[in-house]
Parts: sequence; structure tokens; C-alpha cells
Amino acid sequence: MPATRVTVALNAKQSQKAPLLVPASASPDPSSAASIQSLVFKAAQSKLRLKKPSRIYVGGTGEELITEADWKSTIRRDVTLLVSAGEEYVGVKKESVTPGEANPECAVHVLAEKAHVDELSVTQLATAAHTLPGIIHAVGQPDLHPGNKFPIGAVFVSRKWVHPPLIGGDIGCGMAWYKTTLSRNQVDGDKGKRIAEKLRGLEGPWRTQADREAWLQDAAGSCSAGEEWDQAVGTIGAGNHFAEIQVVEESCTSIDGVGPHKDDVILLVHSGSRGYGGSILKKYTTESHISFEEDSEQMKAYMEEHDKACRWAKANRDLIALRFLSCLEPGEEAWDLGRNIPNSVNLDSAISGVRAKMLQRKVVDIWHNNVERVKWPPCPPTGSTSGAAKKTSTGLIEGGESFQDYVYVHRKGAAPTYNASTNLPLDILPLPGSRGTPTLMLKPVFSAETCWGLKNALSLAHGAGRSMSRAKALSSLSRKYRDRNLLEPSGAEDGTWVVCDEKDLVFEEAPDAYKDVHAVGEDLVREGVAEVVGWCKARVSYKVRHERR
DNA sequence: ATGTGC
Repeated sequence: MPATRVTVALNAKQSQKAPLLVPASASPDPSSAASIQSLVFKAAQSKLRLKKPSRIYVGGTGEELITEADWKSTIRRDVTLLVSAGEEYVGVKKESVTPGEANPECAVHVLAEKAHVDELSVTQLATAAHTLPGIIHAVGQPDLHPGNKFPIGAVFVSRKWVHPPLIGGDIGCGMAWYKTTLSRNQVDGDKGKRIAEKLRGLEGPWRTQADREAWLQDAAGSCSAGEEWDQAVGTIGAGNHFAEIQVVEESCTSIDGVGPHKDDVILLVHSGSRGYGGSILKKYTTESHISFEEDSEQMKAYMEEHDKACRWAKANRDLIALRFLSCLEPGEEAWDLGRNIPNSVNLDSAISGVRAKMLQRKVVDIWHNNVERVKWPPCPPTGSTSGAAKKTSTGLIEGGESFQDYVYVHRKGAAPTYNASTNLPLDILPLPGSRGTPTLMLKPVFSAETCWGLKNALSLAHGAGRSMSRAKALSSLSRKYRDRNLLEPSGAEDGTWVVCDEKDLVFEEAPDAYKDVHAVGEDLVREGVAEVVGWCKARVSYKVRHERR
């Protein structure tokens, strides 16, 4: 059981102190029966012999702990809590440890009605919005669910400040969709099993470091992170990451004939920056230093590495897709580069050839863990169907209105509604259910009712969202499905073949551990931020395979 | 989510 070690001391005589372990089960809510506050009071009574403890201050700052939010933002390792019998704080009050201005009035909205939202995640959303400096708008998408400290399925818009922990360690994580040349009848029914069998050689490092560095060369230069992290490029990773072969069941995306059409077989890749992004978060932040002021050297350095990790993650998804395509379309020589066999041709020209080919296959690629500098408030895009859109001539979300200024949009498990490099609205993006359940095809909606994307902070849900913690899913679902093989379609239905050699993941990522993707989609539609333009059936879902290398 | 953290 994780516990936090704090020090309890007498406010009136601060040399008198005692350590206290606060179990993770203790509640920050002072009105709760198992509150941290009551633990501190009890410790003061029994260990420090303070008869009537009544107030608690934070050592060093003198901030009094009153609300649940106070407790939440304070309880960390080695904090000293000063217990008072009613008297004022003894010492010089300092400014809060977080410099800059928090915005206790910050607007917080959760775009969910149908999808169930855990109260803890709403508390996490509001606490972060109200206590971190510079936040001007916080949005919980319908897939909102609790994270370790900050929620997932959340968007935080800030002025002048960047908060790396709000986007987490998997910087650049996102999803990309690729068309394949497979036909529905090659993957439907029991054929899914044969397709799953073909998916091999996808684990472990791809080729040599020299090859990986060549792959990590993009239009902006190199995004190589050094051999220790680059080794993981082209690998899916753990947790909720996956690659899935899907059949388009319905599609009404007739935009320039692009978007996937009915009966197309497409590949969805969900992965991020593996260990690299986490190393960046760790390098720049500590438990008490999580906020960076705009234009500070640290902020600039973080942003530079953040942007590099985003490019790395994107290159990772492309390489994963290449490796999958080499299994799925063995006749296509260009994909041979995806295999771990020695180069038979010039590497650089092979890579540029493959890139061009893959670009034709790519439907969309988005980051859902990142921070972006954008103009705010949003402007109507010209692609919009409303007449109001005619006013802008730029065609961009950002526009060039004089009343706009720049903000930072932090996304943690939230997809953007526009293409980050062109600022044009996206035509289509995936809303995957959990393993094997349908993936909805979303089209972002921009309208006056949503203030052109302000309401949803220019973002949409990135998936179904957990409804059960990993621990809960593991214990309850492993019992529930004790006698069932979750890796094969159940019964006669056209279900999904799952490749997952990690036993715990089978349960942690089971559909039951997630919200219903249709409820999430319905919420987005009701809120007026997206329309559902089709859906895909998962045929083969690849998580991880333990194979002899 | 992670070449994780005691």
C-alpha cells in the first residue's frame, strides 16, 4: 500500500514533532470519516499531547488547510503540518509554493451525461484548474476518468503558463489510421485468426541504430533521442496501447472521396513516445515544481524537447504501421523495410520511398497528449457550414482577429479537432472503444453554439475512457471470466481476435473495464461538438506477443 | 505508461 510520509508538529512549539504515514486510502475530504485531517488530529493528540487540535497549517508557508482542495494540493512527501489549538500560524507567512496566479474562478465543464464520470476525476479536473497558475478554461471530455493526480480525458487552457504534468509522461501519444489493401473477405469471420497469426516479428528493436536514426529524420530535422530510447521506436508499448485491424462497417465521409469507405480494411495504431517522453517529464519537473512561466529558459527548453518527443511518437506510429503492413501485405516490396532483415538497397532512398507510400495510406494522425500554443478564443473556420464562417478569409481555426491572444492548450487523453500543422478542421478522427468494441468515426463540428470550439477547448474524447481502475478490472474481471477465453470471438458473432500474451493486460484492458463508446459518442453529439460519420468493427487487436527472438 | 521504484 503506498503511503505518504509527512511530519506533524505543534504550531506553538514547532520543535515538537512526529512522523506520520498517511495511507493512500485516507481521504483529502475533511468531512470524510477517514479524512487525512482526522489522522493528523489524532497524531497530534496521541504523539504530541495536544488536547484540542482545531486548525492545521502548512509549515513554511502558513497556509491553513480547510477545504478538500487545500488538502489535495498539500499532501506530499515530507510536508510539515502544524497543528494549532486555535491560535494563528506561528511564523512568517510566505507566498504559496506555486508562484503566479491561480484562478479559483476558472470555468470547469464536463461534457458528459450519458457516459459515467467518476467523481474523483471531476475533483481532479477542478482542483488543477483552480490551483495551477494561469488556467483559464478546463474541459472534461465524456471519457474523463481519474488519473494518478490529474485526470485523463481532460483539456486545460492556460495563459502565460505551461504545466507539463497536465499532459503526463507519454508526450506525443496519439492515434493514426492507415488504409490497407486487404479486403473485408480476407479478414472477416475466422480469417481474423489467420491474420492474427501473420502478425509476427513486431516486438523488440527495429533494425540498427543507424537505421532508426534515418527513420527519425523528418522535415524538421532529426528527432532521435539517442540509442537508449530509440531502441523502442516501432514498438507499441504497454497499457492501453494497441494496433488494430478494422473493417469499415458504415461511412458517410464523402469529403473529396478521402476518408475510409465502407468495407475498407484499415489499421489503427495507438502509441506514444515510449520511455523518451517520460524521461523529459522527469528531467524538468519535480513534485513541487510543475509549472513553467512563459518565456522562461526552462519552459523553452521543455517545449523544445516536448515538440521533439511529439515528432518521435509520430515516427513511432508510422514505423509500427510499416511493420504491420509488412506482415499484412507481404507482396508489397516497399514494406520489406519494416522487417528486421539487412538492407539490400540504399537505406535513405528506401525510407523516402516508403514515406511517400505511407503518406498515401494515412487517413489521419493526431496527438492526444501534448501542449499546443494556439490563438484564443477560436475563430470560425471557413470549412464550416454556417454563414458566419464567410467572415474569415484565412480558412484557419486561429484566424487573425485582434481580440485574440495566445494560450496553451494542454491535452491529456483528448484529441484535437483540427490539423495541428495546417490549423484546418479535421475531417475524420477515431474514437476507439476498448479492445474489440467498435471504433466510431468522428467529425468535429464547429458552430456558434460551441463558440467555434471554445466549449470543448478545440478537443474531443480520445477513446471510451476507463470505467474501472486497472486494479479493480484485474481482480473482478479475472474472476468473472475465469472460464472464458477473452482472446477469441465469443459465440457465433463476428468478434475480435486478440493477440495479448500479457495475462494481466487481458483483464485490465477488457471492454468491461471501459465506458461504452456509444455513450461517449452520444455525449459529444449532444454537446454539439462532433458528429458520428461511421463506425468500424475490430477484427484483430494486437497488444503484445511474447515470441522467441 | 514506464529500461518504473523501494
